[in-house]
Amino acid sequence: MPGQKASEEARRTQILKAAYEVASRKGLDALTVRLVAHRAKLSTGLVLFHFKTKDQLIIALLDYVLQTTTVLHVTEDITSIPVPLDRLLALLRREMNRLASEPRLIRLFFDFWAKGFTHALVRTKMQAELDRYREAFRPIAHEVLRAEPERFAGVTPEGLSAVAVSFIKGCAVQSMIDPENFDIEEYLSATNGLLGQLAAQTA
Amino acid sequence: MPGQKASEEARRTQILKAAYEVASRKGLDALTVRLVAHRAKLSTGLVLFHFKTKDQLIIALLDYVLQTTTVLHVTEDITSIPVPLDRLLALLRREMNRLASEPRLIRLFFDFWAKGFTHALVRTKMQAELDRYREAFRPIAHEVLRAEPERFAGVTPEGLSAVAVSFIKGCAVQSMIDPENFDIEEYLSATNGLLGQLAAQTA
DNA sequence: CTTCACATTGACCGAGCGTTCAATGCTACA
DNA sequence: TGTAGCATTGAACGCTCGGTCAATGTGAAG
Repeated sequence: MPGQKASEEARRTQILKAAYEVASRKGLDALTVRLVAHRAKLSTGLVLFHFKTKDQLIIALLDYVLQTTTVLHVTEDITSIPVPLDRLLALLRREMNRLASEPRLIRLFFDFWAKGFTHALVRTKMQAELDRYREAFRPIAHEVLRAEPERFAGVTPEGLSAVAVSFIKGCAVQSMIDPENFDIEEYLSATNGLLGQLAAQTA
Repeated sequence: MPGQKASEEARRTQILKAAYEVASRKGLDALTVRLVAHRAKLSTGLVLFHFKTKDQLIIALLDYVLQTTTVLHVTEDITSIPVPLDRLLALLRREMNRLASEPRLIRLFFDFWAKGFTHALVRTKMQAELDRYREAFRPIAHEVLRAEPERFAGVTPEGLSAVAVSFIKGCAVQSMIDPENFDIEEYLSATNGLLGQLAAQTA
């Protein structure tokens, strides 16, 4: 018996949520139209009625993931930190904590990352996301360098942002494969020791 | 007509090489017994005769990849560098260059990484590899800290090694998705600016 | 040369995949 | 109430996959 109708938008988000549940738990490879339909308690045909193709469903899922969860928010409690380097470190800490606390998200993120190798559109979108993320670090990086120009001689804002992002991604990778032995505080302590020294010496 | 015979060892490496070719180009998902057999110019049955299961083939491929290519070699031209921090930076530079120059390897590496989320044995092996890799950085990290203890107050050798590995993995991730815009020299310059300052101030 | 263990082949199987589509209900509107 | 249009269903199709297996050729031992 064909079920109730629903608005286009409602159905799409319902299906996308189901797709997210499946993909973030079982992996992108295990994402099946049937599995998504079952999770959403719909028929397989309906999923492909709203997303014409499995590929389009995956792209929509990627957009959903990027828009929902991977945006860097520089909140007020961070902008209010006076010393620029402390701001950067606080931002690093929060990002690492956020990623480590959402292993399913990281997992899905890297699944898409791997898929980007084969899938051109996915690659393009991931590149854009990476650029956005790096760009979000730029202002703070710029302030850090401006506060102590002689200490960071030869370091560009772009370079510092890129290093920060690399570091975060590296931590995410590590926490993804070994979430139990991954100690955020040890990382932050080491980073703090390395970067913090620079600030301490200026004061 | 059933073809020529060959020794067990020879056949296994022949198949493994074919598997590596397929997986590193098309991705682990695209790894098919038929594709591997075709690449090795053998029948599909023979692949499963030597590796009883596709899963066992994948595990063997993982071992092959790890043993062949992901070992950290601390060569003499690096150990001969007098200043410990310079040694560490030289090692970082060489590792980043090595990874960036073998995109197919990185790709396969991260494919396995993603698979480790689902596949327990893969995860275990990747964890062990990560530990080995980190451990290889420990001696140099220890020397760096020992050379300037007051500068690196609160930083442990383990922490410094972990940070170094995270940084490398982060760069690898970045270069994987965006190999064209990835500038190793900019990274090294930024890193050098950050870490190098510490050394410069001691001298 | 004969024999025999076994490496090798490729057709075959069942399962699961993405996708299609005729049939079927819902619902807004007349 | 009737009906037109569309959301919804699930069976069906064609395909590829991992895995099996009877048949066949090979090479070493006797």
